[in-house]
Amino acid sequence: MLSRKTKYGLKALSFLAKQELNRPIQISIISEAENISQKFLESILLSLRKAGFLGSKKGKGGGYYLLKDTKDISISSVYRILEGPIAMVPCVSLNFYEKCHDCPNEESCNVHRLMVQVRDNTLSILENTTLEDFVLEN
Amino acid sequence: MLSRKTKYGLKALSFLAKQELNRPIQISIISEAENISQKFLESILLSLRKAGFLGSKKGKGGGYYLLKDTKDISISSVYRILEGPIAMVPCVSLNFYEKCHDCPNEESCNVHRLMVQVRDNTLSILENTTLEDFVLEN
DNA sequence: GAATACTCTATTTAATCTATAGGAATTATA
DNA sequence: TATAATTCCTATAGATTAAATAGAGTATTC
Repeated sequence: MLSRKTKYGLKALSFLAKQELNRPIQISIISEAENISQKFLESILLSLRKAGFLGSKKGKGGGYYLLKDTKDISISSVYRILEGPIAMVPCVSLNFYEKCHDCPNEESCNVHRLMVQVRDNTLSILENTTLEDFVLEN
Repeated sequence: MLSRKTKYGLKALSFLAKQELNRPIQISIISEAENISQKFLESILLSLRKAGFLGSKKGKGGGYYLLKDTKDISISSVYRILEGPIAMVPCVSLNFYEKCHDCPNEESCNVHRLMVQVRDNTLSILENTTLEDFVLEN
């Protein structure tokens, strides 16, 4: 299940991507437009800024804006920042690998094998979808 | 992320599927072989029995056994019993649909559209993999 | 009737997600 | 320079869920 954090983050990025001009947009504007708790959104945007997706400007007239071209932001990279691993099992994760405590041998684990398949499929979608594709109507 | 419950459930089914004879296997045997807490596994097997995948026999020589042919158990059906929705967002779920509180219009939601894609891909894997495929070596 | 093994309900524990609070730091502008 | 606006940061509360455990109950075999 996708956490609200990730969902809200994607919606916020989407909102910024749809702006005509890439000027700072205030958190309050986004939170109202997308029905997201403002305080919660604050922390999400902060993460996205620290991860290098967003820039920010403080003070009056401040807000958040995209730092990269929408073509250069893949959904998978956002997902990993906000949600964590894309794989359904840690032992299958490329970026957040962890050994299973119950599984002596990954090679021979049926769950492992199936989840590699699922990961590859999901990954190919999330990696090949950019923020540009994401905000396309229709 | 896959819960341990589902992972353990799949491993247990897998273990039963690998038996030469379809005779009752005790919980303790499975829990030891697969390194699963016995009490936890108890409740998982109970769910699988109630869902019609397993039969059980009480008393000495009792245990659990498969009720269906391994060809007739899809991983998706097991997943839905133990884990719940396959979709990453409730508004995209076929079997556990729920409207999003923040989203006035699903048609125009970018997250929704993407998650439909992910669901369809994941589903095609889980639906087309049977327990028979699942336990195949290699 | 004693031992075995599943059944059922309840509870505990830990972790995580979601949201909120409040103040510090920074900037624009009047 | 004062004020208002806005992000930045840390802490924490509250709710939910996952994972595991406990223990008594029920059915079966020998």
